[in-house]
Amino acid sequence: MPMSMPLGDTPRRVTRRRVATRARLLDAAFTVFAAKGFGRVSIEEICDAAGYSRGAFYSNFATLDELFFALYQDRADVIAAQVAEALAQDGPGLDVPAAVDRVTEVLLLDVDWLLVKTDFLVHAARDPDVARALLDHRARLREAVADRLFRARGHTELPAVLGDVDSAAHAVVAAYDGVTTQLLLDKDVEAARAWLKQLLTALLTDGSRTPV
Amino acid sequence: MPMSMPLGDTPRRVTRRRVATRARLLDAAFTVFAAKGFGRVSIEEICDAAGYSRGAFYSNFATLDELFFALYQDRADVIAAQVAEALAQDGPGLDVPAAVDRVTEVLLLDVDWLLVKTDFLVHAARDPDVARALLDHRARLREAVADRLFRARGHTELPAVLGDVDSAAHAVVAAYDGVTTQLLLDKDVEAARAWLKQLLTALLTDGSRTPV
DNA sequence: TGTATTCGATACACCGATGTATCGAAAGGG
DNA sequence: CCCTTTCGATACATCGGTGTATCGAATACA
Repeated sequence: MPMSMPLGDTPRRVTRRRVATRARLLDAAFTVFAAKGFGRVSIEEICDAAGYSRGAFYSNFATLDELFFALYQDRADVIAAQVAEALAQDGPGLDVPAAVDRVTEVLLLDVDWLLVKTDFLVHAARDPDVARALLDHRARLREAVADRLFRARGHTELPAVLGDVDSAAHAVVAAYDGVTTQLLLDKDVEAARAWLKQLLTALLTDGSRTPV
Repeated sequence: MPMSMPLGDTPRRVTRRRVATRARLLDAAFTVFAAKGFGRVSIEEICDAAGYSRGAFYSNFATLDELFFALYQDRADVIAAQVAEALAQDGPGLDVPAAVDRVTEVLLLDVDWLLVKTDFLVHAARDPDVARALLDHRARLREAVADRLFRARGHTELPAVLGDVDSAAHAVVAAYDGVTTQLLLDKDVEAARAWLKQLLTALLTDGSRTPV
């Protein structure tokens, strides 16, 4: 059978070279997507940036969409792990300001990631399958936050307006998204961090407490 | 001089026909952008949807980007006016739940608009000039909210954590953006409205007050 | 109504990007 | 070390979209 690109079924031998090129293609894609936006990038640009020809691309992916999806999955996993780690620290009593600080550092670390993630959002908004992947990622983040808040119940009080721990976690993610939008426009990372800290503090601590 | 498309200088006569075609092109563009995303739309698709040929397009715009920009400006003005109107109602004493209800209805009315607006965000994130336009729109919304809160000072208390009226307005916009993101993924308008109301209430009323 | 001007349809030339087929080179198994 | 399998570079055919030039039709103004 002279089919030259058997992508449908897994090849029997899995080469070391293959995983390396795949990784380099994904890295290059991340850079190029961040710089120009998914909608304005050609397959060839990514291959050039990675130091390959288009043959390498078609040997590893069927379409640009497929590469984009794989790229998002990889990076989202890393972020989720980082957030979980940032929340795992200190004991059962939740030190809200400290935890907020750590999470904020992780979430607003890399503007390029926010750019790519927003491209992916736009993409997902028109494709239910892709949307599912993004919703999964958000759910993972939310659960990490909710778990942490749940462990802290009894030690630290939440404002009553938010209701349960789950709503509070939802609110944290929403605040993150809101600050992200502003950051993408003014590119002021430090301002965004300060602002996200303030927002999260306002959401997670009782309003009757005085700030600062 | 046989230049056939004098777009640089304003034509001496301004035809009625021209404004009609321009409007129809913008309307069609809105529909097509919402359905497929800015990055996946060709000039020809828009002309087809509007019932024109590409000649009409090039007679009115120089590039797709230019049309997109004009489209955003038009619609953003409408939204800003609607929000201002929703906030203008009832007297100096601010009825937070009622105002929140009205604003929420306006802001989360049209999912297509949210889709296009997010496309525009992604676009603006890579072009400072475009970003300025979007920041202007956001500033207009913020000011409308801040004005309203300012008029209500003394009558209604804000939670201390948010600080001044301006921070509170900032928080309102951030909450809007956050809820928008979720809505684009799950397409559940009613859930988004309920959730935005809850978030805004949590942000704008003192946490010591009990809800509902 | 006549006429100068503007508007938009059509046709054409032109990339740029895509996907496939082919083949030499690299890599792993024996 | 040989030989089989896989990987990725190159070449090719093709297609869709772009931008411009041209020209008839529509429109405003006198």
